[in-house]
Amino acid sequence: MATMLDVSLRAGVSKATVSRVLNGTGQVKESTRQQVFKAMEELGYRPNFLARSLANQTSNSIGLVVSTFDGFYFGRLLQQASRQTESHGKQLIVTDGHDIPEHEERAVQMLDDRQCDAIVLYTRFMREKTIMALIESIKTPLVVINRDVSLARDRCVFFEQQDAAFQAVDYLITQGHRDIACITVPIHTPTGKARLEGYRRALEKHGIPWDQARVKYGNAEMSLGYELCQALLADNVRFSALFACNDDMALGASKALYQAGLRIPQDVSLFGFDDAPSARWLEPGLSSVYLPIDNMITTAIDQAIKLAGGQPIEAIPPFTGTLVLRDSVMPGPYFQSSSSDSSS
Amino acid sequence: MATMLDVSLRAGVSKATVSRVLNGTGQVKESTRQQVFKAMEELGYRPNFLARSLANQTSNSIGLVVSTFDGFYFGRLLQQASRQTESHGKQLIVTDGHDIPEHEERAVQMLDDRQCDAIVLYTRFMREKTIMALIESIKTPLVVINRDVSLARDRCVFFEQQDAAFQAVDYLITQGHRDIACITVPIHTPTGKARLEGYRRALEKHGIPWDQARVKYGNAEMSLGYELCQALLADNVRFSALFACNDDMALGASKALYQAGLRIPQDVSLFGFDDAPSARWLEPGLSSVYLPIDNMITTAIDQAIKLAGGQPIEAIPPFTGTLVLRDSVMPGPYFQSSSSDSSS
DNA sequence: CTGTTAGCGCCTTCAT
DNA sequence: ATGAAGGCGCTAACAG
Repeated sequence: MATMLDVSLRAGVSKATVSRVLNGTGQVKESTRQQVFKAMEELGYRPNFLARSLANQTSNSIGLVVSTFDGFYFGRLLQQASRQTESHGKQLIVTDGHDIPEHEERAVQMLDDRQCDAIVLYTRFMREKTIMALIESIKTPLVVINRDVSLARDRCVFFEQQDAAFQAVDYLITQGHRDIACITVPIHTPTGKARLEGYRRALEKHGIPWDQARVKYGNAEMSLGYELCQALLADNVRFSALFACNDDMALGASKALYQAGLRIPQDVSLFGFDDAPSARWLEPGLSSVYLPIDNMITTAIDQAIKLAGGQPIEAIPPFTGTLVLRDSVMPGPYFQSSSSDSSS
Repeated sequence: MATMLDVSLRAGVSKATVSRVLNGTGQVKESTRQQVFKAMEELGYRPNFLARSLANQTSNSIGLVVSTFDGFYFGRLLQQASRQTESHGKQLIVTDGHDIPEHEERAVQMLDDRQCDAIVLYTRFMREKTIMALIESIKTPLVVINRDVSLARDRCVFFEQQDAAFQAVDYLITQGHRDIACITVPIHTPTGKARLEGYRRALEKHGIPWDQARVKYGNAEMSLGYELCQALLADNVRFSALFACNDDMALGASKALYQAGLRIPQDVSLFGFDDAPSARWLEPGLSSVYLPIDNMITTAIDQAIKLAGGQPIEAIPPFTGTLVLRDSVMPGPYFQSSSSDSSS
């Protein structure tokens, strides 16, 4: 591998000069400049990244650690993150935290060690305290995505999950459903809690009593959606609508419903969450809530880059979800064509 | 950030000694060893990764560039790659090639510059010639996944795509289907070509003439599966079975069939490819071909690590797909209960 | 066992 | 406009 010294010798100049033409810093006579370029060409010279980063104390890259690589959601996130980072002329380094806080923590540190200019962290289970400790223990600026850490509000980019869930269930209710079951995503995460809370608040708003039997605690996977829906059925709990806290589980649930001879939406209405790509192609099309994940990650990257550049930042307002209505919901038993809409 | 010098001063030893305890190399008296540890603790010392890599000429990490981050397929790939890499005590650095050969090429070079110990490349569109040139132009060993580059056979890890597709269509035929339509994935990729060729060969084996009207060229997306299936219907081509070259398009197609009032599998049988997680939860369950992607990437990483360690490697036999039969296929019009199976 | 010294490849004052 | 020299933080002989 040709080094800068090789180039300088070949071009008959000093390393300093080569460095100058390489970085476009300082003044270099056009003619010598050309010689240097020529020498670089001939030697197939490519600067050593590590050496450069070491000297500069920056690697011109931003790090991203996600809780997992799996699922359409993260695929989209990564893809957009990559684009956005590159549009800033930086490189994205991504790492899988395996959904384990300790692992995510190590991943962040490793990115810190690699001299990333900034780090973006997506975590589901890490505690706020740990996040704060992390922010303080590393030298690289950190922005947290999908979490609202109150002590570092301006480092956070997140969705209004609770409100989105609320909207979905509220919609179900205004469509005449009162017996609404719910299958949650992991309830030990802020996201899981928030979605369930949105469900609860919607019921509350309409004076529908909470029925513990109607909520089943899931983990986000299709298979669990299936099992929990079966459990609901086996328990004989009555519901005219089912709110699944993500589309994957909604799909699993739909299978259980089908096998029980229940039709969607005639017998039970189904509402998902995330608006997976498949939602619109299922039969019937799955109503779901869309989360502007692309916007969110783009914003997070921008924020990270500002931080990296030492620019002033301000808190990002939460992103909001929107309902995507398709065909998996039908007016329920309590539907009133022109309900006097008890708009609170 | 505390440096090694700080630690050495605090511990009253030299940098060399600190380096020794850090790497467990050479002999160090237990007592001084403890002092050094203590000093590191107190200073919250963390070795500078770049400096270390620069001195070592290795970053103890392996690079992976995928054609895109999107889709369940790559999610799974990345996840497994990450696990496997870490099980070898190395770090995985992944990069999105945006499905653009030039981009993928740059990504590989960038990983090369970063002193990765080895690089794994997943590309759909890059030409073999370019791949070969790349292998020769970089200093890091490269292993290619999902492609069979004959000039570098021992660097390749791939599936027997054609055979898998053949199996699927052959199965359809033995089930009594002769009018089988096909929706392809991008035909300019080896994968796309191979799957279509598998389809062709299966027809050929059974003496079914090729009918150009029955094959539609797709791009892998759900929406195109939908559109192409609609086109098939609009063109009035007759088919009792549809072979979609991936599950996403199969899903899109199923929507088109449904809207046309055609039932799966009663009116048309459907076969997918990839065995997406959703396949088994759809209604009816989608028959598909499973590709042992986890094994493949695991093997690729292992191969990469051997290469990195200068160990001898041998060519990896191609992986084979297996049919996963669910409920989307029914016996077709030519079905014979105990066909004299013209086993070739 | 431990310290000294010389790099790894590049950048950056400071002179000239 | 260019060169010399020192430094980024760590590793690796080579002496003691």
